[in-house]
Amino acid sequence: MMKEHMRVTAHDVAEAAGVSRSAVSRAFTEGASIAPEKRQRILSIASMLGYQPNRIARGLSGRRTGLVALVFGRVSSPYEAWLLDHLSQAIRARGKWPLLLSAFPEGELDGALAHALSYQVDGAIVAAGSVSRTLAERCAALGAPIVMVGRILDGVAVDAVCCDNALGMRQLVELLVSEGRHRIAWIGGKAEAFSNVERQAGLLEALSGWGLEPWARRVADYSVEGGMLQALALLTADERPDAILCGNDAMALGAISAARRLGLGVPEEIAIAGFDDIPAAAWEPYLLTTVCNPVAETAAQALRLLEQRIDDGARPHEVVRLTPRLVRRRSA
Amino acid sequence: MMKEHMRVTAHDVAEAAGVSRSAVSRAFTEGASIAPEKRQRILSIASMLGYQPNRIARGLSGRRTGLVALVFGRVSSPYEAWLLDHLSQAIRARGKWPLLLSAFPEGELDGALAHALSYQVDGAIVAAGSVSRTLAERCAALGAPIVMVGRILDGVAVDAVCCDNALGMRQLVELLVSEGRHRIAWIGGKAEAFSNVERQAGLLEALSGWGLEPWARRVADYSVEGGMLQALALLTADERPDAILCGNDAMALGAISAARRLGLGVPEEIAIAGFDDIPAAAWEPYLLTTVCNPVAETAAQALRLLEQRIDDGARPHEVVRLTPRLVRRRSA
DNA sequence: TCCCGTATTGAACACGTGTGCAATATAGGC
DNA sequence: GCCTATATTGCACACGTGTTCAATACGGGA
Repeated sequence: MMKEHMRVTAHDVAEAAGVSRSAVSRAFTEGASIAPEKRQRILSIASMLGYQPNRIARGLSGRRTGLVALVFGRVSSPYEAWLLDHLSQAIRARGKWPLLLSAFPEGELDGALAHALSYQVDGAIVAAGSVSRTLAERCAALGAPIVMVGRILDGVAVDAVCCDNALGMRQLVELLVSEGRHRIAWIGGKAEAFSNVERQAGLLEALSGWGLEPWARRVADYSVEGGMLQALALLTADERPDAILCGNDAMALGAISAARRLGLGVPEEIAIAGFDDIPAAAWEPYLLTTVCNPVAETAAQALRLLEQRIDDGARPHEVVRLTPRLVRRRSA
Repeated sequence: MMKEHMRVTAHDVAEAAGVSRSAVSRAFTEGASIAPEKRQRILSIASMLGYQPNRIARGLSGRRTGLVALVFGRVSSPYEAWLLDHLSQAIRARGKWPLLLSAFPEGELDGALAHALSYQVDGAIVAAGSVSRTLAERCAALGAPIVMVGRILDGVAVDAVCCDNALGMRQLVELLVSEGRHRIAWIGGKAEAFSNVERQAGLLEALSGWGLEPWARRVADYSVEGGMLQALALLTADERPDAILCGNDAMALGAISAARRLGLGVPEEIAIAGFDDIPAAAWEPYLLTTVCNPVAETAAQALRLLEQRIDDGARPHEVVRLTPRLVRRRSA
């Protein structure tokens, strides 16, 4: 191939500049011992030749590749896409590159992450709700810098950042109850998903604080379609709830559609609320009342934790709990 | 750090198995010359030790890293997220890994792609609508395997896959006109965006085929919010259009919201159509009539072109035009 | 038993860079 | 002008792998 023939290496630059190859390397290394004017000359000649240090080789020699693995289950759902956007932006802002791991069957995840470590990533940010405990422990044991987002594993020594799901649910329940809603139904997500576990627990606790119990409980898959189907079932039952709380916004959007399809007024006849505050929640036909999952701050904190962990692998593990904010719109 | 201390290399495996390091390398190389039973023994010892070839080192020595750069402008918008999902899935299915480049100011893109090439990616799939012609030419000249998605640059020798935007617009116009709509307004995107250029040109051509001209032309930014604002302006003007064609689905969703806000019936008083068929287009409150941009096939074709280009850098360049499919829902 | 062709093997080199160490240049103080 | 502390520099090695090439083992036919 032509490619390798045209590739310009540090050696070429050194020759052109009449210096040693080490000098070229040092010119590109922040804080290395080299005369300022010589560095300038080398840099200018390098850019003239179109030279750029080969990060692969650099990663082999030094111990840093500048790669950060982003472990996602799926990217297409609104919340994940949103989070991914912020994370990749944050990573780029720190001069690193995101290596994306996504879209594989859940079971394959463990193997995939191990595989990714063979790329010598400096660290990984895991946003997949379904990483196995075993994998997390293995990583922790391996000493690989890892930050979990939206998930906390008790007893596993891992940094994590996660919004206070229980607090969010408490705010929602308080809002609904204070408006006189007492027949509150719940549409949750998959039982294994951590966010769902915490949100459901928060819901139950908050309700019992008012001496209430869920009017009904149903399970969907965090999708719009799933939310709609379960809401249809709830709203056509003999005893209708007067409010539906959903485990995430997507299902809540589906629930609103279900109510409309049945000719029920939202929020007059049925109040509906979600969780996350994805962009679509603010769209005119929905105006969903929800709880804002602070994505930007989540990304920032995750990256901060990761960098601190990379710098000092022995520091005590930290769990950051972000405060969600109630967003009142029309649906409740 | 502990990490490097614990790292197990081919050398360790060779020692444990009582063979040369070359043998270990060959055991992990498909089709290399090695006795079958020896390979099995090495592989089993390797997995026992938790060894895995270091892809970074492998990329340095061989010429393949197994990395494919995905160049995106932004990831958060629905269509991009959707495409990204399919692309990353397709890449993973081929045993490679996606390296994500996104979320930088447009101008920085050229530098970013050049930077990414320093990771020795085997190739890149560029989905950013706004890659400069200069950059594309530079890549082509550099011989780096590149496939452009959703964009075609005349005169630049690059593989590309792109849906037939003009055909899509023709189908939409035909549908609208055949239903008696003659006052068709257009909300386009940024003038530089390739998809917008083609779609707008297709619209004008199709309209003129019926002896028509756009009732009005406005520009937004491919966002829901932008679409709503421009639609509000259109629908409150003295002479109202009887149909609004939008450059993409997101703007069309905004337009539907605008019509609702003004109490106009969709499609009775105003027909609205978009382009792409993002998931949200099928949501109940919208039921947007649109044209389906075949994302899965786009991803598959892009990867096919990339792999062929990697295998043979000299083959003639290919441009794949995918056929969009009209999706009739309620809004038109 | 000997010879030759073939399947395996191991040693050595290449890939492009960072970095420790000793050597050198430079400047400053006397 | 000389000596010493310091700033630069270049050499050589390390990083972990793929791959070429000569050497070796093996097996079969004469």
